[in-house]
Amino acid sequence: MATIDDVARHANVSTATVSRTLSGRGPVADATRERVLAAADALGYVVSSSASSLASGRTRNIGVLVPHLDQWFFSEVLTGITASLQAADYDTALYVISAHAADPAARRRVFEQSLRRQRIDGLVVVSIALDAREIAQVRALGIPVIAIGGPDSALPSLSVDNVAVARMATAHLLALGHRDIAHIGLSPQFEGDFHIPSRRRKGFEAQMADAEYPVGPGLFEPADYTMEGGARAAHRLLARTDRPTAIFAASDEMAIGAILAARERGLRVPEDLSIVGVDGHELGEFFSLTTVDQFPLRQGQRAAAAILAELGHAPAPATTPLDTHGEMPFELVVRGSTTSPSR
Amino acid sequence: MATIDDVARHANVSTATVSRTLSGRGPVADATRERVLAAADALGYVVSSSASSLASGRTRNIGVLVPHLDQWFFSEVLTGITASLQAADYDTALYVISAHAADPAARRRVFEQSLRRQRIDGLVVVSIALDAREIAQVRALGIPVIAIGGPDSALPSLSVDNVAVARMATAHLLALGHRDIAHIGLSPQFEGDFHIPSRRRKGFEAQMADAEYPVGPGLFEPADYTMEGGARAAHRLLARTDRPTAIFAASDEMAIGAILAARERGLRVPEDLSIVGVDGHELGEFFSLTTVDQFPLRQGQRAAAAILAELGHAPAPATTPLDTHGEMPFELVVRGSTTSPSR
DNA sequence: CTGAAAGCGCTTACAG
DNA sequence: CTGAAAGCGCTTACAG
Repeated sequence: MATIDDVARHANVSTATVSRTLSGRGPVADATRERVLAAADALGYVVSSSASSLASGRTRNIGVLVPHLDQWFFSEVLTGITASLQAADYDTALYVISAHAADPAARRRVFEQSLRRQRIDGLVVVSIALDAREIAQVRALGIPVIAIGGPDSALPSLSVDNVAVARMATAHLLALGHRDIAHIGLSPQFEGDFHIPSRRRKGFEAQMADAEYPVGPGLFEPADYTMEGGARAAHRLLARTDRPTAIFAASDEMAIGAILAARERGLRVPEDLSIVGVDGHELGEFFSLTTVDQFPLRQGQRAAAAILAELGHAPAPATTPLDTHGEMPFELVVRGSTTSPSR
Repeated sequence: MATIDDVARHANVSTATVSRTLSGRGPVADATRERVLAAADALGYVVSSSASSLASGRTRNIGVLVPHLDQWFFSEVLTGITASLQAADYDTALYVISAHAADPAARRRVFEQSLRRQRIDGLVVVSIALDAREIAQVRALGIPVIAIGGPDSALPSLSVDNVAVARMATAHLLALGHRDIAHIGLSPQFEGDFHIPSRRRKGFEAQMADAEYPVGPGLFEPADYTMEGGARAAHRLLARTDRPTAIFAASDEMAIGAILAARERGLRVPEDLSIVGVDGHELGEFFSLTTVDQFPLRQGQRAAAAILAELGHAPAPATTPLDTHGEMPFELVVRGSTTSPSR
């Protein structure tokens, strides 16, 4: 591989000038620039990231912490992040960290070792509730950090207002005339690792209370955010003699599971059962699912943009200062899975 | 951040000794080791990756090239890769590269710039058909490379035998007595970027030919590997007056789409229509889908292990030498979506 | 605008 | 087993 010395020799300049030309930092005469560029091109020179990082303190690499890869929301957010980073010529370092309970040692190693190797210039934490010690460790990194899925995170964050999201979904069902509305949310056992689900549940209950239809007992069913889990939870709800006329599921995947469960029981959606989800899942249209879209791709892009802005790149989006909690847009998308109750 | 000098001073040794102790390369007296470890621990020292990489030529970072993140197979493979890498204390550099047609410039930049910055020690290419130039560029990197999804790749690869996979699925349907079997595969427009689908189609046709039931015209329907696409393709097939009694879909997601399409049309699965997929999708059980499981998680783990072995780590799995094409296991999982034809 | 030179923080022959 | 020292390939004040 050609080094900067090769290019310098080839172009008859010092390595300092090559560096200035290629990085765009510092003045270079036009004629010189041309020569350097030509030389670099001829030799197929690409700067060595470790040498550059060591000398400059910048890695052009951003870390991303995700809890899973196999849920649509995460893959979508991650896609948004990498796309934006790639466009800015930054690389992505992917860290999949397990839940606290699953493999504590592995999780600890990420915070104590991996992230501390000065391999990254910034960090995006996707939908993971860090504990106090982890937050301190992340802060001690001294790099820009943004969490997706706050805002009760102690870190700067970007998130939809999950209480408002849940209120919106619930209000939609209430406006249609539903009273017996059930909610499928996350099992409490996972609450330590994720804070979003409990906020959605809170919003649901608040909206119901506001409408003076307090949630009846047994109208919350825990699930694991999968289609299958959503289906199981829906089966439990629909087996009740006083089954609800509507279900608000905290994710589209669970909502789709609920649709399938209803069909399996011979119930028509939406005539016999209305269902709303949250996310804006790509399968939403296929299942004709009413949902609150939260544009996860854009969340990823915004998070990346915020980090890049903090690092001095790109037009700093004035709306996403890293010292506060950015609110992301969401939107009710009414499709065919909701209507007025028939009884 | 503490540097190696701090540790050396603290432990009263040279930086060389600290380096040897922490890297495990070279002899260190037990007493010395203890002191160094204690000092490193006390100072919270973690080696700087760029300094270490520059000096050693090793990055402890592996690149992964994927075409998408939003398909179950890819997220599963990627999960397997990162898990294995993390366990070996390696980081993952994620590169999502678009199809040739989508954004040629972005794709080119990955091969010409990103991958050439000496940021990675090895590379895993997941299910992407590289063109001749890209293969040359990847080879020129001079690092271990393995492709998942060969074996017609010009790179060392790891893959199930996709012809055999398709034969197995088809043979299962034939053995049940089906003759009118349709296949849902990939639209030819994507063939340049992926080679697996055409091999599955080939296997299907070969098996049918062997059984002397050559595939009828119109019994191939192209789709895009999504549930929705699978459903649309199935609708086209099932609208025919001489509709097939069985469908072999080249992926579980498409197969699930086909199941849903059949249900929508009032057809019972499997009584009126048998369906087989490929993958081993997590939703397979939920939909009671018969499939050929190809254990994508394991494929990812194996690919990572192969790279690590090449880099001198871990028990080199004798079965996956990087100079050849590793065959991965697959297995027919019979569930409730297949049975004998009723007519 | 350009270059000489120090320095980034490690690793690794080499010598002892 | 250990240390002194060169060197990895850049970047960046500093001086001119």
